Amino acid sequence: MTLATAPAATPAFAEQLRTAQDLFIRRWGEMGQTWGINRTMAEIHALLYINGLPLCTDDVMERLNISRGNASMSLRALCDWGIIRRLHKRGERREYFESLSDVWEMFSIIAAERKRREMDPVLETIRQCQQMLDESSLGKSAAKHESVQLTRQRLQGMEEFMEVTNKIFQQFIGNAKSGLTRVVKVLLKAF
Amino acid sequence: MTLATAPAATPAFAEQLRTAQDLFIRRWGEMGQTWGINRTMAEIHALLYINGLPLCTDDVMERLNISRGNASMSLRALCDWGIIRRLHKRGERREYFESLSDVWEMFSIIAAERKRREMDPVLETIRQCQQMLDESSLGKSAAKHESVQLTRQRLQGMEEFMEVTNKIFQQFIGNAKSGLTRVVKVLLKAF
DNA sequence: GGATAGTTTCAGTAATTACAGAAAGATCAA
DNA sequence: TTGATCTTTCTGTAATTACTGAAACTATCC
Repeated sequence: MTLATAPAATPAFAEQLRTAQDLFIRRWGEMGQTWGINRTMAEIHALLYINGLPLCTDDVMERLNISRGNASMSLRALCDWGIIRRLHKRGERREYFESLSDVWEMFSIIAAERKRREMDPVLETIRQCQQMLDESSLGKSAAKHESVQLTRQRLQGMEEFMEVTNKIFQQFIGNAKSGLTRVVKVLLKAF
Repeated sequence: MTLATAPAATPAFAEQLRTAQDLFIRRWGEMGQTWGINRTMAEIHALLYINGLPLCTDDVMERLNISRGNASMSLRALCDWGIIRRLHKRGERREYFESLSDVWEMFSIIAAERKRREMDPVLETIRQCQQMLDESSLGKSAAKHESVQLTRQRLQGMEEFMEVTNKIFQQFIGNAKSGLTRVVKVLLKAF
């Protein structure tokens, strides 16, 4: 039982380190999930981030108990997002992966992508709806109907909100190289 | 075919209104989904928001083609979140529902809840991890190991980020009654 | 009390999403 | 070229999540 498969004796601190890392990884995975990110993907990212040192596919597989296929696909997806990087070690055949180290940069990349994929289409739809309900589409009398007016109002409220949110995102995205963003600096000074 | 089940003749503008609303509802549902919110729940909310006028369970069922059970559960969940409200009409037996009308208030409620449910636990975990890796837990020499130092650095980076984010959320949450939040006003003035 | 109108709960099922493992595809060295 | 090593893709399956429909429950009226 404890013969061939026994791990090389590890110093106590290494075990403790691993335990702490695992704790973080699991929590990060849970959080990711509730924000619409596949748990495994979030966990891989957490592992690479928290570990600092680059890891190869087999490291990741072993550490998180996932299949090669899963690891490969998730790593690729993370690369596509741009929050981890491929890394070739001199004289080594296999690829290593490392996370971006700057959290602000990481999240600004994520913000940019989500804005593009999710917020922009909504704004576009809102505008399309507004057009369908303006006077030139419905005629003057129909456009005055209470129900139409109400919906128009609601569309406008949402549009305003999303426009402001977009601006904030853009600021965050534009200035997020290393350390606090301009947005954040402004906020921290103000309060 | 077109006899008994034919809908009462609706003016053209009502159809157009419905089409526009449906467009918005579908998009909102899609967005919700990618943010980890059940599509149906997001759609119900979108319907109540965009429609303005309160609707009863049967209205919702019919409009979104969902079962009574689903409607009931989702409506209750939305009430629990606090972004829609139950409403009793004088002399009517059944309940109606309406969405909050102020988008800023709505999102500040959502922000508060997600902070509580998802960000706070992560922050707590990070601190727990840091404790596990400090000198008094590991001993001086172990705590100096490169791997430990690296992980500690990463934990710290993440902690800082989440603390600032938390503060921003808190501002947003605290001041979001009707119209632009203080956070947002500060930002808009600054850029 | 019973009848009616409306709401909630929940067990079973459908739909979706995540995953493993194996096969195919690369890349490189000799 | 062949073989070795490593990566990607993909199909079937497992796990999860979402949904329905019917039964149980509640409130209201007569």
